[in-house]
Amino acid sequence: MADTPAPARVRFAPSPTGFLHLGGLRTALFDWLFAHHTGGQFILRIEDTDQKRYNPESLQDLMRGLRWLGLEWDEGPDIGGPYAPYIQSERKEAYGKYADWLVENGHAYRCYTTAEELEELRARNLPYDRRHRTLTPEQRAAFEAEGRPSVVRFAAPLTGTTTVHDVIRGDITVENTSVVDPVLLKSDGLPTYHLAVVVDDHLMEITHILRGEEWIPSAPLHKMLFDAFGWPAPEFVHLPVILDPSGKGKMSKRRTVVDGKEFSPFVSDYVTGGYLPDAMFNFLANMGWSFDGDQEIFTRAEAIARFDVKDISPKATALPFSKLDWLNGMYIRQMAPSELHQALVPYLAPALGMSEGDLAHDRRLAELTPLIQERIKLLTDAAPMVDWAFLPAEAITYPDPAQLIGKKLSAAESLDVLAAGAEIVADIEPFEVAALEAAFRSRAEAMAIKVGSFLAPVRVAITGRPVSPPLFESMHVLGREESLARIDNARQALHDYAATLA
RNA sequence: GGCGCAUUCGUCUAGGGGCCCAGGACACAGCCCUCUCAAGGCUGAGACACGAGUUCGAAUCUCGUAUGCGCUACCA
Repeated sequence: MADTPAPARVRFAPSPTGFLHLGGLRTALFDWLFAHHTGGQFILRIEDTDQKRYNPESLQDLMRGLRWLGLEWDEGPDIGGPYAPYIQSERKEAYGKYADWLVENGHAYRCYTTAEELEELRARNLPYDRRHRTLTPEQRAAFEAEGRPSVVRFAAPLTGTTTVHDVIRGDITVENTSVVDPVLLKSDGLPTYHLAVVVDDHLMEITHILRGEEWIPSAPLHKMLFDAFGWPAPEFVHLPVILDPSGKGKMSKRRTVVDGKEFSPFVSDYVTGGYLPDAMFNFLANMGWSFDGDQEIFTRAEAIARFDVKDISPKATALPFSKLDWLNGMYIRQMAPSELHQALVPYLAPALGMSEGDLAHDRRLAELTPLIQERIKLLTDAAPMVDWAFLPAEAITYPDPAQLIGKKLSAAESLDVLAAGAEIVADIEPFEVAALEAAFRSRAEAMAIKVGSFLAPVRVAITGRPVSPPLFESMHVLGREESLARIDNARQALHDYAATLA
C-alpha cells in the first residue's frame, strides 16, 4: 500500500513586508507537510525584491512564527543550504544575467517608457501597448544617450494560448495576448517577482510550487518563462484563499471585528493569545484539506502519512475560529498536568504578579492545574480562574454580598450555612478533600438544604466568585487557616448586608 | 470592464453516476450526569446555488445562468 512518491522540494517564499499571518502559515504548513510526506525538503526563501515595502522586523517574525508551529526548514536564510543564499536581494547578479540572456535570445526587451507615460495609459484604462518591443537599434541608442532608465520586459507570444496544469484544478488555459509583456527587471536592477520566482525555483530545483490562488493569473506567464529558458516547469499547486470569518473577501491584513468579535490575522497574536502550536497545526491542516470524512483530530505524523497536494480542495475557506478554540481545549485536556503547569507559567506569572521561577514551583498552581484543565480553552483563560488562590484573604472583598446567599435560601439561612462551614473547616481532621466533602454533605443533609445551595455561599466566601474550581479542592489549596479567614470575612460581609435589607 | 477561479448544513468538510430522501465536526437547542462552571453522554434542528441536458438512474458528467472571490503595478 505504501506508495513512495519522489522526494519533493517545496519552498515557502514570503516577502518580508509585514508580519506572518494565518494564510501564510497555512501555506507553509502544506509545504512542510508535503515535503515530509515525500521525504523531500522544505525550504524557506525570502522574496525581498521590493525594497520600498521591506520591513526589517518581518523576517524575525516570520521565522519565529514558523518555528512556533514546529515547521523547521531544511534550507533557509539563517541555516544556509546547498543553494544559498536564500534571500533574493543577495542573488541580484543572477537575475540580471538571466534577464540579459532573455534579451539576447529575443524573449525580452528593454523598455524605456517613463512612469508618466505608463500613468497616462492607466488613466485611460489601457494596458501597456508594447511600444518599445520593436525599437530599432538607433531608437534604443537615442534613449540610452538621453540617460533614460529602462526595464526589461518579457516578449510574450502574440498568438496562441498557454495552458498551465494546476494539480488542484486541472488545466487552465489563457490567450497569450492576455499576457502583456510584464516587467521582469525593474529600473533599480532588481527583478520583479515573476523573474525571481522562475529563476530561483529552477536554480533551487523546486519540484512543486505551492502558493495562494491569487497567483493563478500569473501562472501562464511563469510557464512561458520556464519555456523561454528551456527549463522544465515545476508542478503548480494553487491553494485556496483564506477568507475573513465573515466569509466575505480575502482575509484582511489587520485586526478586524466580525460579529462583534475581534479576530487577528497575525500568528503572533495567537501565540500570546494562549493557543497551543499543536492545536493551531491541527486547525490549519483542516483548512482546505481533511484527514478523512470523520476524524477531526490527528497527530503530525498521521497528517504527514496521509497528506497529498492533490487532495486539497479548491474552495476558498472562512476560518472557523470557534473550532480553533474547541481544538485548543481538546489539546489542553490531553496534556499531562505537569506539562500544562509549565505551559501556564508564562501566561500566569504576569497576571499574578509573580516571577516565572516562583510560579513554576508553586504548590498551589500544581494543585490547581488539574482542576482547571478541563475548564479552560486557552492558556489565557487560567488567570481569572486561579487568581483568588494567590490573594490574601483581605483582598477577597465581597462587592456584591447578595452572591453569598444560596439559591432558595434567605440571608439568615446563608449566614447559618457559613457558620456551619466555618465550624467544619475549623474542626475537620484530616484537612483533606474527601473528609471535607463528607462533612459538608452530611451537614447539608442535617440542615435539610440541597447540597448545591449549601455550597454556594461557601464557594463565594472562599473564591470570591459564584463560579470556581471544585470547592473542596479549592479549600484544600488554601489550607485551613486561610479558608477559615475567608469564611469569617464573608460572614461579616453578609451580616452587614443583611442589616441593610432589614 | 477584461481575464481567471470557485459554488454540499451558519461555518469547516466527506462524498467524484446507484451504498446519499447526503456522513462527520464546530457552533446552536433540549435532556442526562453534576457542589458552581466546565468536561462527558444522548437527542434535535440544519445543506447538494438555479436552469437545461446526458443517463434506466446525477450532489456526482456537460452546457448555460446567477452569485462570490481573485488578478488586471517598475507589489508580492
